[in-house]
Amino acid sequence: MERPIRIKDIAEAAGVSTGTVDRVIHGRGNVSPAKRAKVLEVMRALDYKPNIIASALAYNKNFRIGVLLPDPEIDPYWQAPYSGVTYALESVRHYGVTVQFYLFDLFKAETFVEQYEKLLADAPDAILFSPLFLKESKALLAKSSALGIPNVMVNTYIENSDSLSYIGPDSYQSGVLAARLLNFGLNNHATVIILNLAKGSTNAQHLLQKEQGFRDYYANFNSGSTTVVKYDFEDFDKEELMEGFMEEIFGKHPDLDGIFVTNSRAFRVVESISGEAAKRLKIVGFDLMKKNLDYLQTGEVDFIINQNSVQQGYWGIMTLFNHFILKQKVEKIQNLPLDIVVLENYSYYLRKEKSFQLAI
Amino acid sequence: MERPIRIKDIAEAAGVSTGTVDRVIHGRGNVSPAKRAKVLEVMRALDYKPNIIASALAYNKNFRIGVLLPDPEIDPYWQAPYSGVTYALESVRHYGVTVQFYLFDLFKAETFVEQYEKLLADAPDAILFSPLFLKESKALLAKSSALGIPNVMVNTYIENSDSLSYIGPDSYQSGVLAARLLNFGLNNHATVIILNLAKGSTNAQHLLQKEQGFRDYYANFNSGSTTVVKYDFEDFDKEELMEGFMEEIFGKHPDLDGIFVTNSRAFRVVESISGEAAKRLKIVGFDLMKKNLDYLQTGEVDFIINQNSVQQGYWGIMTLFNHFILKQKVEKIQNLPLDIVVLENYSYYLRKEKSFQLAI
DNA sequence: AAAGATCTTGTGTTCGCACACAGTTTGTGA
DNA sequence: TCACAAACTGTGTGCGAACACAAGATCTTT
Repeated sequence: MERPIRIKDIAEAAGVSTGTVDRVIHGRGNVSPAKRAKVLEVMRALDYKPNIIASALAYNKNFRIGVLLPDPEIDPYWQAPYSGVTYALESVRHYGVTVQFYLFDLFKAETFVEQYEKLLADAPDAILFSPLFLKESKALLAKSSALGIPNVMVNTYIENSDSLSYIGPDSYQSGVLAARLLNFGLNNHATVIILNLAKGSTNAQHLLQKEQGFRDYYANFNSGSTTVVKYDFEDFDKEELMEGFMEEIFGKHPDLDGIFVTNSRAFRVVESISGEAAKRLKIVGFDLMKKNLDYLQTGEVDFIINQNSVQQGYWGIMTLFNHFILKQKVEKIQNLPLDIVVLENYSYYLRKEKSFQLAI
Repeated sequence: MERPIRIKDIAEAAGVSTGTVDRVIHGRGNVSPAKRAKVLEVMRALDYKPNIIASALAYNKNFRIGVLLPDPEIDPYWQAPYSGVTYALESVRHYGVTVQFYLFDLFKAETFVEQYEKLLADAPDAILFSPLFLKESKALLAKSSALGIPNVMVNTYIENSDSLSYIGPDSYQSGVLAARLLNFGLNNHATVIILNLAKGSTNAQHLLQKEQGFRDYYANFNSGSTTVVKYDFEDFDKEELMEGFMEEIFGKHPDLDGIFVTNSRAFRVVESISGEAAKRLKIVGFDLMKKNLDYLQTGEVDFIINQNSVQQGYWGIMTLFNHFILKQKVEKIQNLPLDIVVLENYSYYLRKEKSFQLAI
């Protein structure tokens, strides 16, 4: 239970001053090769591990992160990543990390541009954003790259970007998993639909990947005996239109067995059809929205895949922190767990989202 | 982006010295009511939040935790909580937290006693342990209580203890979940068995709770049309005996449909029966042991419920840290998530276990 | 060999807070 | 009114590391 080794201990053991040890540790140069070697040797011999507490206190610099996300007021899904950012901030603000939010309307690409212009004008040290609009996001990536501002992406992935990291689900795999779950208890020769309830302007790439994963599951495991049809519908937020659309679906597929809703809006499907229909159908959707959980409890939704969207925000900030403050290596792709949520275990996931460890 | 408020700022604003502010913050007394009120008012007005970094550095005290767990060499399951403890330690050692391990043989109650005697003799500041032996654990609880040493329990719950916290699964609920999973794809009038592969000496209470949860699921949702039978078998580690036992089971239940293995030893079942039998049967077990995952991939095991046993160790240490160093309130019961693990999502959980956030 | 440039090294201050200690004020009793 | 205790308050030091600065050592150049 001996005391941890300090810089001072190394300095004494190596017969130099703490300043020299410091220069060796940080590679600041201006140290004679002989002393440098001696210090390194002593460091290894004593197994020196820096006290990050003291280090952080002395470091005493600011690190400003610009966060570009959809406004949670407009789409409740985005409350989750937003909360994750604020949780993370709670942990790292003592290290001088600050966050400035720039919220846009996820249904309007032009607000995305407006907000990133503001963000860039404020010249933050790093950017966390969700590339919901493909073209505009590439423009942002190019500009921030030119300005030398590093970034992390959450929720939606863009290939070949020079981002420090992507934090979010593996969309393809989430589609495979959804197919597996939907397929439980369905007989052969079933009919299932893939339902994209999204507006056209959004970056639809991850929806396509989900679809591909879903189809591939059936191709690989179910050898084509199941009919899979895809539909897109934009007016999911208009009650009557949505009901009409679902009626149309039932008309076209009287033998429908299951629905895979590719985003957090499974509850909209349940709201637009009768309770009996919902219970007969197998419905699989994403994310722990309040309404989704309500319908999980009534048995109208069968499975929810939790994409851990709170953690997107949390790990987004933490990744920047780990990289720039703690100088740790970070993974370029951080796929978050895909939790299978049913009636019997949903409460744990609700709780988990609120109990992050504070990284003091 | 203004600088955070420091004690010094409060002192200046309140017209007192930093010492007085310090006394108010820590309730050390010896402060006139007037100044005390003034300081509190200023603190609230400026929304003071202490810099825990600096606080931790200055606090500079040791906190020794005695950890009493089964030897991972004897049963591989226990590698997980053990790792969790060392991960947590990595995070909190800078705060002067140290850990001393006391490992016992989970098949021998007397080694549990030996080790806790040693532990108590070393007079740690707190204890983390797993109450695998009921009687002996109650004795330990009584002694540590008498000595005024606080404790947290992991993995197995003992009711009415004065422990600071329990961290582990809700055994009853894990049984319910297991039944739900096993019941997927099984027809009515199925036969399933509950299989306890454990030695008699161990605290079997949580196995009973799992059994109860399992039975209750069938009672509530399946209205009795499924036959549920329970078996205990102690010699699971002896190859021939185990094979003989499984043959006996098949003899008694030629129409067997599913097996619920109540602990981490589902792989022992698969190893003791033919591959075809394993694929035909639905098998549900616990924990991400290497061999369980192998059989998940071959389709011989159908579902694994992840009890997050690494996190038991992690949160065990963190709970003590939060309570005694950070002076935070902690929950008396912390039930860890019950993750449903299938082929399509197991990799995330393996990864998760290795990516704890360092709580600097 | 002297002057200057360059490289090397040690010392001292700072970060925000905890706590010891000394100093000041107020209260009490004779 | 004085002595002394008790209650209060301010100052100073240390936690371990980061970094600025100055001083010392070595090397060039003429």
